[in-house]
Amino acid sequence: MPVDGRIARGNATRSLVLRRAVDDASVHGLAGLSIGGLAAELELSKSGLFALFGSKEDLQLATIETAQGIFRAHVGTPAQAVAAGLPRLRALCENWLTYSEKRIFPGGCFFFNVSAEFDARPGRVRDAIAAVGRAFLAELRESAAEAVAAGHLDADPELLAFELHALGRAANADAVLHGGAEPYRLARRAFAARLDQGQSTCGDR
Amino acid sequence: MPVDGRIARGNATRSLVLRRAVDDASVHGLAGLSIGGLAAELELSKSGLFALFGSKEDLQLATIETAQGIFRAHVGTPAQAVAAGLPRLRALCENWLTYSEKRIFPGGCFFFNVSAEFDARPGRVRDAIAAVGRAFLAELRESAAEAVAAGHLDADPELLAFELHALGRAANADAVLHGGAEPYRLARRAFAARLDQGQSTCGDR
DNA sequence: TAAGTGTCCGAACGGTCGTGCTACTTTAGC
DNA sequence: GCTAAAGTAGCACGACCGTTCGGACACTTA
Repeated sequence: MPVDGRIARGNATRSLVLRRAVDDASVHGLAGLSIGGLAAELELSKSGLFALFGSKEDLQLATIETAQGIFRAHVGTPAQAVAAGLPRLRALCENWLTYSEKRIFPGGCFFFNVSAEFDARPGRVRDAIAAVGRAFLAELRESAAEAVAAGHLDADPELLAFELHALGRAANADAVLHGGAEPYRLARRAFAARLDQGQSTCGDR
Repeated sequence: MPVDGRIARGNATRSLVLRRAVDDASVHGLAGLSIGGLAAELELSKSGLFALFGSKEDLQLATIETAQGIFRAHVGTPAQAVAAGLPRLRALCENWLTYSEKRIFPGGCFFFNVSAEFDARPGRVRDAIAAVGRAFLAELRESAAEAVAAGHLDADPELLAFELHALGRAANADAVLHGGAEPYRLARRAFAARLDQGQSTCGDR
């Protein structure tokens, strides 16, 4: 059974659009995404691009899904190759900071931006964003729990995950808004204070 | 010198508009602010409202200023009445969490939302937002430094301020996006671990 | 070969956006 | 009271928005 060339072509265009959409949305927000603007940038017709997705909301949802794939490829997936427990938790944090630092999305972490944008606007878009956030937090929490269970760490996994999540997001936010590498340095020191063995070092410089 | 009734009237209208604008912007963003929409909500003419501010960007800047006044009134100003050092630092953190928890702005912390919105869009609006963020972080850092200088705390003030700033923002973000009071509880535990005397309690539950 | 389906297009829809222009009312200072 | 200025309103503009429609074309299937 041969592949339908039309569908293949459509999928190619769709992913072309989505690759541009995640970049645009990371800077101007998901609400700032414009079908007309996207079409102009990619030299497609507005109506053709519209037909590919059906509605602006569906385009936003597809953009979120694409961004999640990119996020996972840079953060979660490579961490799965590392030993469970503290090593994996360290890898998650470090991959996450690197992903932000390298500006995989031009506006910084995609999900940080769109979370703040849609956190108070009920709807399918917000639900999808919230689900991605919860999934990543759960990943941090499970890795933390494994590290505690293995005796690598003495802490409450839920609180530790919350703290790591908070510090990473703050590093991304401060670096994008104010520039410079200092936020990432501070976040790495804060991470180290929580993740480096002897918990006697927790508050020091 | 008598008060100019026209100017007084204008100022009254301006502040009426701005009070509504900060609420709208905390939910839909500063870019989502609409002169027409604002005029309709307040039953003013679009052109009249426009003339009060001169341009949309000026309206956005005025909105930021108004929001900063409200933020200060709830967080920084009452903390000034508390003894410098650790007590004031604790007050800053607690006031901040309460300000977010009480939804002084319906979309959660105004500056968290608009910071994420404009962090990658150069211009006067972004500069104004960044200045407010820097000022608040400086307030935290100075209070932390005073606490350290007074011997209340043993920590690096810069790192401590970064951590407190990160934890508070995370509590606001998680609570607005996912609902519930759990984020605030976690943040308070994390604050306590850093601010409650015996730094031996830093990592425990 | 004929029917059906998916991509992509141009053109147009109604609506909203920010922004000018003009005119009217209200008030301050002479 | 008269004049000048500030607040406010009505109206129209050009641009852009998401969306709809009808059709051209490529491709698969019967």
